[in-house]
Amino acid sequence: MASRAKATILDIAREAGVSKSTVSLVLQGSGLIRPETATKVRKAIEDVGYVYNRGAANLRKAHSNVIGMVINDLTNPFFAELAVGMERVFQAAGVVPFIANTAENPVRQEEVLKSLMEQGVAGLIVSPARGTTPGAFRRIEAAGVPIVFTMRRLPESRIPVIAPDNHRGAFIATEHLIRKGHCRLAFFGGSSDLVVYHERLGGFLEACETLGIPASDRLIVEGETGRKGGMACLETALAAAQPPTAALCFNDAVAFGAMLALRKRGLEAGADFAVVGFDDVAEAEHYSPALTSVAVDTAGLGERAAHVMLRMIQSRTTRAEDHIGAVSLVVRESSGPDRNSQVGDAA
Amino acid sequence: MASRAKATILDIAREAGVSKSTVSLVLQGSGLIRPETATKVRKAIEDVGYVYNRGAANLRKAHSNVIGMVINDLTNPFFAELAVGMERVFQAAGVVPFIANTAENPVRQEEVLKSLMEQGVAGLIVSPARGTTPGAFRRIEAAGVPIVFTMRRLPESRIPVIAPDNHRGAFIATEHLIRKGHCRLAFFGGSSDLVVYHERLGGFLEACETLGIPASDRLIVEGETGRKGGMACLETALAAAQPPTAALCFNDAVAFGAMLALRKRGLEAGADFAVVGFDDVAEAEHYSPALTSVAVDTAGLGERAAHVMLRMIQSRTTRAEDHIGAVSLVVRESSGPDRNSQVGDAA
DNA sequence: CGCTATAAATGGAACGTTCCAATAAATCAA
DNA sequence: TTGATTTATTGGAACGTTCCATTTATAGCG
Repeated sequence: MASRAKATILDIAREAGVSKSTVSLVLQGSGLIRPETATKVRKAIEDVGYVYNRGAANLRKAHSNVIGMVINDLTNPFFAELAVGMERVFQAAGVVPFIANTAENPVRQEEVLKSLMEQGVAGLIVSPARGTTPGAFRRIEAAGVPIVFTMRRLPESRIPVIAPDNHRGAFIATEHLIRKGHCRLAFFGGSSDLVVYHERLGGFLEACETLGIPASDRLIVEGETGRKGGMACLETALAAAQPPTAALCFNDAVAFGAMLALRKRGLEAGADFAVVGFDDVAEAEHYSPALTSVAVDTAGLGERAAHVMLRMIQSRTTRAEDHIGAVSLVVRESSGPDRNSQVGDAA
Repeated sequence: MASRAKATILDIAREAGVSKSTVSLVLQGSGLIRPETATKVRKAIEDVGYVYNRGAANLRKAHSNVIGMVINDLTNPFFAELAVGMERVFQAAGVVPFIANTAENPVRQEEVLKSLMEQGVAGLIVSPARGTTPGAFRRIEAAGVPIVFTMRRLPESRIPVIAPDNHRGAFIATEHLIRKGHCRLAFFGGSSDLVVYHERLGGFLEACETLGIPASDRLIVEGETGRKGGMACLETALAAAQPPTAALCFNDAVAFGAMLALRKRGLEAGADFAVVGFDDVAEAEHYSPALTSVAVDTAGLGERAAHVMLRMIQSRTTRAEDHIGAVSLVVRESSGPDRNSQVGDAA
């Protein structure tokens, strides 16, 4: 059944009674070939079960048609959505995105990048793993392969970044909580080795500053960025002498964790303690109580990143502008007013 | 900054004052070269910022080191977990898995497979998109590239499958519901174009048969396999003349949807209507109420699939045995006893 | 009819590796 | 010393494409 050796362009040429050059031309859809000849060749291709060898072609051609997407945590639905957005535009451009997962591991990331480079990718879209060293992309940059960062940026790097407006998102979310009457606020989860953390925390702090929440009434609890981290943060917060009545969480996963911990204590998010998330993953809407969260248009960011990448490839540059995506607050049930303040309002 | 043309093995040879063959040997870690020479070469490699061209190498070598993972829905956390399991074992074997998403679209799947083949993958692990035609993999099989299906199988195909024991999973879940006193049961979601559907539904029906639930007390509601589908199924079911009191759902997403619809009607899963899911995704445990579900050891199945793939590549065969993974029922809050029957029991 | 202009098809030299066969250098036995 | 053996290194021919420069066939025109 399986033909002995893989069929090549020469086998097709023989089969169709033409030269290899003609076959090559047909393969590329050149208009220089007489339609009948093209048909004949295409038939031969079908007959011998030929599969195009892109590796060989790339040896001559300048650029390949694959771009690599390097993602730090595929199990986070957030990144899956991002990937889906990118795929949409790449597909339309005839580019094939290969996704690789680094599982938040810089060593693994190094391997993955190396592999992708060896494969001759035309570009790289990456959400860098936590703990990536500043020099990790130097070689790739030197090789002239365009890179775009998504969602995360590296401390000192001139690689373009496509990310949501983290600062503003945190600001409006915090503002919302304060307007609801909360005056002892917490920021849950994340840690300072992530640039995103500083952006979001910065927005939180600026809102506090602007709207008159003194430093003594702010509680910052670092922690893991998953559910577990959120649970731990809540425990820590409630153990404080003057516990906060509301928290902005680093992301939705942390928020879910905090809500879970609340329920374990017999408390209800929204009624007893306000929780706001960040990212607005699909799940947020369906949670109970539904989670108030900062929406970042994930798929849109993915599309944007893909577009930027395509433009860089086309203009053979390694430079591009950052793109900061608009954010909006989606208010749901988890961010109720502060109980005491509510009473105060009513009085 | 970026070197003009890409450095090749010849540039290194010149730089190090040796021949290209020597460089090639060093690159492959051959023991035939004098350590000092190797060091010299490695330094040159570093100096010129060389990146290995695997495409060129594959032109001569028999096999590449990349295998493709073709997944039908990356946004389903279930598949992300599966991917993670596979990656673990591939990484250890020095094989690089590239993931591609088909978004449940057979046309997209076709393109993705073509691309992967052109890239010269050593093997393919695929969870076929719904509606895949039986002949979709014929060409790939003919080319002698090993394929393994995961989670889903195609109607008439001899390609090995790695999947959970769907029939048994559905059986024990149904048995559980019947033991809880339910005697009007429903099966929610999925449709008959999926082989998995028949397997799960089959288990459900066999349990009903065995444990004395007559056909008149079974309700089968086909539907989409996401939350939306689950909501619709529940509505349909409750509109029946003799509505069921419990449902086994095609998967957890459907179950979540059903629970959501229950809540919208002011009913509570577990207390008012029993819901059991399938797959036991991470979320099931954290839902409220926590979802009873059939656990399938997702990551384990991924690892198994990867192992089978590696063995096929090594022994250059395209044949392998199916592997049916053990399942177990994880009982949580969503599957309470039937109210009436509970009263009966107490009396 | 011969000549040019156009269209269609072709041969051959790359592209960056691997690997075999061959060479060169060093070591050893007698 | 000479030849045999081992150890390191090397040239060159593939591998399957693309694409430039040619060649060959077809048509157009006076």
